[in-house]
Amino acid sequence: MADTAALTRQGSARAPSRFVGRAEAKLDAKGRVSVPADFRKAIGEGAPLYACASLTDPVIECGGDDLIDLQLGIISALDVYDEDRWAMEEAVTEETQRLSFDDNGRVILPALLREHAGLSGQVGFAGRGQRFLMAAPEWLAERRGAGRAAAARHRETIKARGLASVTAQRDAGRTE
Amino acid sequence: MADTAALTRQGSARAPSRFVGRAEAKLDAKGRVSVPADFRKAIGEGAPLYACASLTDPVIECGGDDLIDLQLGIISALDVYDEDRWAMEEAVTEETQRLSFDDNGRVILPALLREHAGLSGQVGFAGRGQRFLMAAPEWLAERRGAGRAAAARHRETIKARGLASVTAQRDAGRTE
DNA sequence: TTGCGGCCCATGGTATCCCATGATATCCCA
DNA sequence: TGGGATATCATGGGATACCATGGGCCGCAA
Repeated sequence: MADTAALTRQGSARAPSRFVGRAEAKLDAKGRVSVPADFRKAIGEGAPLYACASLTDPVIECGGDDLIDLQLGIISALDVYDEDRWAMEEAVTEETQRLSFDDNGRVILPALLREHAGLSGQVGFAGRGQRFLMAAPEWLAERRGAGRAAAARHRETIKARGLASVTAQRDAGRTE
Repeated sequence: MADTAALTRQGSARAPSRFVGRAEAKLDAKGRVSVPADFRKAIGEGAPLYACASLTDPVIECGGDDLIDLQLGIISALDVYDEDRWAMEEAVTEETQRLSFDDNGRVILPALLREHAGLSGQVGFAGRGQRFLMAAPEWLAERRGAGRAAAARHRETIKARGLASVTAQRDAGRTE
């Protein structure tokens, strides 16, 4: 939260509608979660949230009304058999739900999505640029660990490409 | 990547997909189903529902008053003989029915449509962007399974494409 | 008549709206 | 530059409106 605010301030100076940073919020007894204010602002005032159960992972892909186009864009860029492609496009459209915010910036997570991501108690948010994820905090933590491990394996390559000090760049607040 | 960006830009420029998400409703003894409120709103207040038995699957294609144009558009884009095209256009035009809502947002499903989709008890709804489907829940579930299976086959590629940017990934992996 | 479409009302459940609270962040001014 | 005033945020809970569903009644047509 403090974390998120800091990252967003840096980011919002440039690109429009970008989701960065991470946060955590509580899933209350009514199935509501308050979406971090930074993400809400990135979506736009008054606009609804589009949420899609990922086809490949126990996470919920979220974004503005361009989320579907984003997802379909990824799929259509794949070189796949027609059958696969149609089935995937249909699944994406069907799994996507339009969620509306209440006056306090919360959305109700339908049971389908909650179960898909195995959510209970706390919900983790993770910025992914054009979209963001909602998932179980443990799942996100695990993935973060995997990312760092992978980076360690490719350390030499990364350094050669000039991304040596990931930390330094990150702290400079650069976004591509 | 460039692909995706381009598609996204186009996407947000054009009208947003109207029908997304899925739902299920009961078919009562009188042959009525209540259409999910989201879909009703997308059709428009007071406007009727147009429904057409699919030419290829045991599903009912539904939409607003632009449904026929939509279907004819798809057909005319096909590379088929004139006779075939003609036959399809006739079938679509002839089979499309205008269903009116009662005061509670329900429509009466004519027996022909009910039988075509093999409906009894529960009716599944599936958003498909410009239109939506009504079908047996099992049929939809199976189709969804195919989508997930396809996604699993292309999992690695999807994930690679799905990364909005190295930067976003890096920021998400931040620890203090 | 019988069957069916249109219209109405009743009900339980759920979403939506509204207000209250405590915590944090932001701002202003001395 | 410190510290208090103010705004914003995340969260809880209550009241209300809306939704999905069941069922009754009436008129029209085969």
